[in-house]
Amino acid sequence: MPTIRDVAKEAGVSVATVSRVINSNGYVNEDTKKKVVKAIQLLNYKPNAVARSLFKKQSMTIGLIIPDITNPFFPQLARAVEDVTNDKGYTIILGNSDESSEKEKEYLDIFEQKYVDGIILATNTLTSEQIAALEKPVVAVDRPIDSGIPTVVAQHRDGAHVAVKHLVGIGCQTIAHIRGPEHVVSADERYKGYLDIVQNQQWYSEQLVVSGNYTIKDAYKASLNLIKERPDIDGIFAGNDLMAIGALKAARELKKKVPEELAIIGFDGIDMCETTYPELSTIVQPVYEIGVTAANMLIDLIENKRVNNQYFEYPVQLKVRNSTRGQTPKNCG
Amino acid sequence: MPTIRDVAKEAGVSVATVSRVINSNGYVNEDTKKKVVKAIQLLNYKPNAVARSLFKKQSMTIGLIIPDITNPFFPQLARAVEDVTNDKGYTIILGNSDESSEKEKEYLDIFEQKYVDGIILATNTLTSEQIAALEKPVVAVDRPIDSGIPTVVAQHRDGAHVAVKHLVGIGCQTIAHIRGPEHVVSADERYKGYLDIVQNQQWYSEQLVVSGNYTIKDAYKASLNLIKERPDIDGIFAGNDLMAIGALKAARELKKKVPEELAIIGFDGIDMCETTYPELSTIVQPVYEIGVTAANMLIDLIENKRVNNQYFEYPVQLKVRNSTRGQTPKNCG
DNA sequence: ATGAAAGCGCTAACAA
DNA sequence: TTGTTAGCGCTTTCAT
Repeated sequence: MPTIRDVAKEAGVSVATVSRVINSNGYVNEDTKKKVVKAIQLLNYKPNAVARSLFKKQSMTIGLIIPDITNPFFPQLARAVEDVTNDKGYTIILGNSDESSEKEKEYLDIFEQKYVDGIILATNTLTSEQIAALEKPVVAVDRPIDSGIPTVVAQHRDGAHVAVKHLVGIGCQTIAHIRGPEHVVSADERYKGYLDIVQNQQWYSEQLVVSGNYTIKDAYKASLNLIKERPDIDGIFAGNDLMAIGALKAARELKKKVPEELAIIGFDGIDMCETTYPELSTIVQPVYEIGVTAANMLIDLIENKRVNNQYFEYPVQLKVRNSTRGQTPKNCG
Repeated sequence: MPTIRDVAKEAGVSVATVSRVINSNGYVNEDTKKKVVKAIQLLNYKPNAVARSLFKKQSMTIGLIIPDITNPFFPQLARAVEDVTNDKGYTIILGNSDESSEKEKEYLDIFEQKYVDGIILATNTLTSEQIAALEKPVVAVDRPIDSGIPTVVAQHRDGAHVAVKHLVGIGCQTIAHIRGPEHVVSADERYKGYLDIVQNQQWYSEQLVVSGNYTIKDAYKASLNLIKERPDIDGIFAGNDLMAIGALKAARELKKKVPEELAIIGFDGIDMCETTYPELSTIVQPVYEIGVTAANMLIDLIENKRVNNQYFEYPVQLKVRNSTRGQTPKNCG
């Protein structure tokens, strides 16, 4: 790989001049500029990003930490982040944390050492002190960390209200909740939202809430028990779509008709909802938009632009499909 | 952030000595070592990876280019790559190419400029010359590029044989194929595998092959037409699972019973197969393993270890589910 | 308008 | 065993 010196020699100018033209920076005569450009093309010169980073203390890369790219919610988010940052010349380093604060810390260290310019974080385990110590822009997505940190999330709690009210609206009398992992903010919020609506109903009991760990499998098992123990349940609000799918599976196995005997609704709006049978009603989060907003905000922060609003809470949307309504002859979905 | 000089000063030694202890490199007295370690801890010093990269011409990062992380096949792959590389101290830069050679080239340039140590590529559009020009280890996954390039793939063609034979085996008389995009090697191979089995059958006609672009939507539309025009079709081999899901949808809409009147089988083995109704039979690729193997190979290449076998072709596995067999009373799936 | 040179933080000869 | 120093490739003052 040719260096800036090679280009300078080839063009018969100094490295400073070459630097000026590649950065469109400072005065440089039209003719010399042409010479330099020609030399650059001749040698197929590309500036060394590492050397540049060392000097500038920035790398044009942003770090993205998510729990697990394998969880269907996150690829969309990652894609959004990549799309907008890439557009502005940034490149992204991806880290799966598995919700482990160890791993997260490791990544943060690496990000620091690599002069990453900013970080997007979907996590709970980090404290705001740790984040402040980074001295870099950070935006939290999906799960708020601390009011001091720029954040983009969905209205988890409100979404839960909508979901549960929808179940009530279609006539459910006993509504259970399969909740996500403890201490995961989104799961807690959705659970609270459920409680807001049901806890004063006389049919409500703590027995109606089980844990599904945000996974199909755990939710499947939990649902099996739940439905057996409380055959009167006629509605389930699952904390995410994967768990709703697990519940669907359990219902099928126990010959509970969905939605006639048991209505099920999820949360997130992942693609799988449209491929289950019956198709799954859900509360759709604007994942891609969340990612876009977070990425844009981060870049503004990095580039020291004014960021008026540092907290975005996106409304969610009820999407009714067949898991919460009778089959209509045509136009299903 | 403290630098190596700060540590040296704090410990009362030279930067070289500090360098020696952080790299466990060269002789250093136990006592001085202790002093240095202490200073490092005191200052919470972390070596600057950028400066190090500049000198060493390597960055401990590897580039991963895939078509689209949003396609459910790739998160698994990405996860595998991340898991093994991260374990060895590497970090990954993710790029979505959307099958565009433009974008791919941009990423390669960036990778070059950032001293990325090696690259894993799932692509078709790049030529082996472009890759050779990189002068870095590259391994191709999912889609072979050129026999000169280290490669890890699944047995696409063989898998297609298995799929089609399975359909024949359960009694299908007229088997259609929904193929993936032209010029995408995996799609071409699977198509060829289909042809291998059926082209000498008297019922075979080119009409039985339609394009589904590896997406649910396109496959859904294509299937709608296909089934209407050729109601005699009783088996569909889809080039991937997403397209099989599209076909499933079309079948349901046209009131074709799956599998009784129409058996459907996909390819890949993505999670969604288990959440459709009926559950989808498929040819399972060992995606995660493919990623692991590719990543290990890449690292060996980077570290100049001997790599005996540079071409891995993973066998695939028929997974029979209800989309190609009658419902059995219990133990379905 | 252009060039010389210092320095970003680190590593590795080479000296001592 | 330890220190001095050149240099990785670039940017940016400061001269000219």
